[in-house]
Amino acid sequence: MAGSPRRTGRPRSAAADRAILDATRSALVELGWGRLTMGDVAVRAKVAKTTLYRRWANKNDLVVDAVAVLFDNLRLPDRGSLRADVEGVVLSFAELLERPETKASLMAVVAEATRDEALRGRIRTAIVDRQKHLVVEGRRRAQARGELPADPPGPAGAAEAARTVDLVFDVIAGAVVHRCLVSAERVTPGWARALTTLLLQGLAAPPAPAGDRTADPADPADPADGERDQKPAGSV
Amino acid sequence: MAGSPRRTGRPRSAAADRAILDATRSALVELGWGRLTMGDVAVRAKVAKTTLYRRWANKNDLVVDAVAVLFDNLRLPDRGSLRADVEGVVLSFAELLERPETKASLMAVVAEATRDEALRGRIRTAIVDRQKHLVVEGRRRAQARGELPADPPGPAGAAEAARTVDLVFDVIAGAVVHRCLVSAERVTPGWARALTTLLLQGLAAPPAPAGDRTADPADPADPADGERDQKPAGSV
Amino acid sequence: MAGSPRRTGRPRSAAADRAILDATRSALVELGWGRLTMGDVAVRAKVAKTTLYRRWANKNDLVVDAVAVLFDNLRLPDRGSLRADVEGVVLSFAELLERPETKASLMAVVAEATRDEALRGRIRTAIVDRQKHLVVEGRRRAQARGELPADPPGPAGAAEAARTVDLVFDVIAGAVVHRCLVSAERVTPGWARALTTLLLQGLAAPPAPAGDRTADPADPADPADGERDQKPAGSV
Amino acid sequence: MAGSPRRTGRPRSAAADRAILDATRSALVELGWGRLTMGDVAVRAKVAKTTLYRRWANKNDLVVDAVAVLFDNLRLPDRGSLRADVEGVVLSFAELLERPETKASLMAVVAEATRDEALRGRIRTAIVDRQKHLVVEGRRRAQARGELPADPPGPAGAAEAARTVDLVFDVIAGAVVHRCLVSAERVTPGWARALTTLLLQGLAAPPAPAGDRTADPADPADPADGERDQKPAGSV
DNA sequence: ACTTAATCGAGACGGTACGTCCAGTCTTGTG
DNA sequence: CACAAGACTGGACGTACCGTCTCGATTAAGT
Repeated sequence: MAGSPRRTGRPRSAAADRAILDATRSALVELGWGRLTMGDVAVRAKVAKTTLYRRWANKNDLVVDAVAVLFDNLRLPDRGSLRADVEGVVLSFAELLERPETKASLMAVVAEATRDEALRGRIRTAIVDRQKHLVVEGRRRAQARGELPADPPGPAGAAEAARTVDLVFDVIAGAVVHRCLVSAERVTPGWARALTTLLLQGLAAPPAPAGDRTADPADPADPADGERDQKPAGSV
Repeated sequence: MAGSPRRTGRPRSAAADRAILDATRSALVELGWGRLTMGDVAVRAKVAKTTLYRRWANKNDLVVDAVAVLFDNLRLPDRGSLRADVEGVVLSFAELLERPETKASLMAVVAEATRDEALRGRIRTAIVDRQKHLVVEGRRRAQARGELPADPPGPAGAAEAARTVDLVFDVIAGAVVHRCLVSAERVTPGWARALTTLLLQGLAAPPAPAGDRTADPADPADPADGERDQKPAGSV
Repeated sequence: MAGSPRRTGRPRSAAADRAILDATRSALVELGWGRLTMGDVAVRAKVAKTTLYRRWANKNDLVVDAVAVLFDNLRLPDRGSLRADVEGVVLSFAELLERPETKASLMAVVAEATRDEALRGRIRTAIVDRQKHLVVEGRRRAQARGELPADPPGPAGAAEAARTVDLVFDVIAGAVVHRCLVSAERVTPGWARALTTLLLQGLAAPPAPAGDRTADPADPADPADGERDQKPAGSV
Repeated sequence: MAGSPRRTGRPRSAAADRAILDATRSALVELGWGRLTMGDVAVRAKVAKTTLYRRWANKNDLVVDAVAVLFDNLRLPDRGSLRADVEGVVLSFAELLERPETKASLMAVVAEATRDEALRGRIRTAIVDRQKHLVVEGRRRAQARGELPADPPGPAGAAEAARTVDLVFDVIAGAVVHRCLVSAERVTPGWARALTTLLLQGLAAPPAPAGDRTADPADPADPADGERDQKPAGSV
């Protein structure tokens, strides 16, 4: 099992780690990703630049680590209903994105990642998977409450469940990110409610008149339409 | 009126403008935003660096301009039905986002914009508004087809229409961007269809208010709720 | 004889010429050679940069011309005796060198000339020859007064006269320039008198070879000495 | 006391210093002051441009330092007589001035100094004082040999000695510099001998009616005056 | 009066160097 | 060994000037 990879010599200072990450975040808030410099972080952390590079291979890695912890705060307290859970997660995600350090760095990291496979991996594990887990958790909980039907059995069912999770994740996270960072508008409780409504209603199981490739729910001529909406089917 | 803004002196070369923007895009593809340098662009465009700086104040401005035209290609051909139009725009937007120059630059520009009000303005007019127009257009067309109800009359109706457009825009664009750039997965026709279904169904008029077991937490009994910025569903 | 090289078309503005040279000198005073820019001169002269380059090929040529006229003011009024003439020229040359535009430019032009044969030529005709003429003139005048013996006849005599003129010129001009610009000290009347004394006495025919108490190191016993390009004293 | 001015961190490379100064001198020879660029010097010295700017604030300071050491080679070996010493120093100074690096830079530095008090100081200590010391030394030696009278006692004597040194210095250095750089002609042994003769003879104590503060030979009341002029002596 | 041709102001253009800044590495001495 | 300090390479940044080049708009001088 390898054991500790290094045992002799002076151990690394844990205080330094914290100071560096704090300094990185505060620099991020004040300067943004582009203006943030390693030298400045070192000064803020009262640490030599060498110490930074001894722990992180480069600026990207440091900043990603510094940012990742922000996403640790994403929790999904049980608010009692699926709708409350979704609205809650939308609002708390928006709140996170509106913090200047997140705003300044998330897109920058993503941009950097378009050229850097390793960085893409870090983002996936540190951010994406962590968020996606919330969707999985929320769905599981709604199924337990009976708000959503259980997953169909078998590998096909699991695959579809995964697809649904991915879609929901991209819709929620995408809409929130887009509104905050691209459209540059606030996420109000009203907007969160509207998004949630759209989502829950959109996920309701279609009546699926057989033969329709994926059913066009907008077809006003379809008499089954009314029924399908009754069927509270939806799934997340 | 107005008159030509500049009349004396040697006029700027239009050919240089084109060469510079082309060079910028090709450099963007090969190098990405971070590695792109002004000097390199100048060499590619066979132009002096001075000439770049005479037209654009800095790298950001140049790249935004170079990228913005990519969004000109977003069109909304009438595909005959709302569903087809939505699916079409999702796919063509995804196709745009998967082109390396777009991928490399969109997020970087957005990131930069978090610190730069002027840049935010440029993005809004050059990219966001241009895309949002598609939503407006598609909605108008669907109303003409009778697929969607007409806007309620009066300023209140217009405001709600605007809110709906914003929401739909953030959901579509956000989901596509998030899947392409953050989740880093392909937008397949199947995914586009699923997203479209979710969207259309989500926007359909809410089902009969009674007997819905999928919990509408927007308690219809709550009078305050009905009043505020509610009413998201049932219109595009 | 060529005739006027150009007759048709709009003639050049003489006012522009004056304005440019004046502007150059004032820029020289304020900025010095190194900081002076063509663009700035053009602005000061309220003239387009093109107009400068239509008249002078480059910065050097312009500045040399602008500076050269300063040396026009060197005159040699007949002060009645050789000594008075020499002191007068020393003082008036010093006065010229202490004017800021001269100070700022003379050495710069000379420095530039070390790499530029054409510039060296311009300096020679515009400055050096003009000054040297003063020495020739003063000498001629002193000869007329009987203060100096006439030139020996024949080409050998003329050559020696030329050598003496050159030496005297380098001593006077060199000493004044060096004191003003390198030693950076003022040329006072006392200093001028001391220099003149040294010069006149130095050029006097060597005293009786015997009994000189301050050692004449030009050992008359040295045969080699008498032969070569000797004979420096006693004539100008 | 003071202690070492700098103790922590990696010490500056002495090798780099040498390489930079050598590179500067060789660039000076090939390109001259005006064409010399910091980037080129850095390349020649195989050093980053940053390293140049860490040691010298700008081009001027670097070149002055690089040039100053050239003047270290000015020595005054005892050649046995005042005349030999003077001739020797004239020739060796001329030799120095005719080296391309000196020629290219001395005047440029002086020119620059007209605008820059600090640079003037550097020139004084690095060049002027060093040369002036030679005059002092030569004079002292000649006094020891009995070729020149000892300094008059008291502060007045010292002041006069200083004035004489300054004058002699300006005459020698000025004449040599002027001939080399302004007149742009060679300093031949013959010219050196002629200059020396002029100087020694010029400095010989005037027939001097005693009691003259510095022997003003121009005193028209001085009966000796008439004679001196008769003596077909001096001339310009 | 009408042509003609060079001038003029304005400012864009290609180049080149400047002096600054940062990333990431290396080299000291101290704990 | 870790660490602080800071020098080091390499390379881009954005600015400033030079000397050239287009423009359109004036001017004389010659017809």
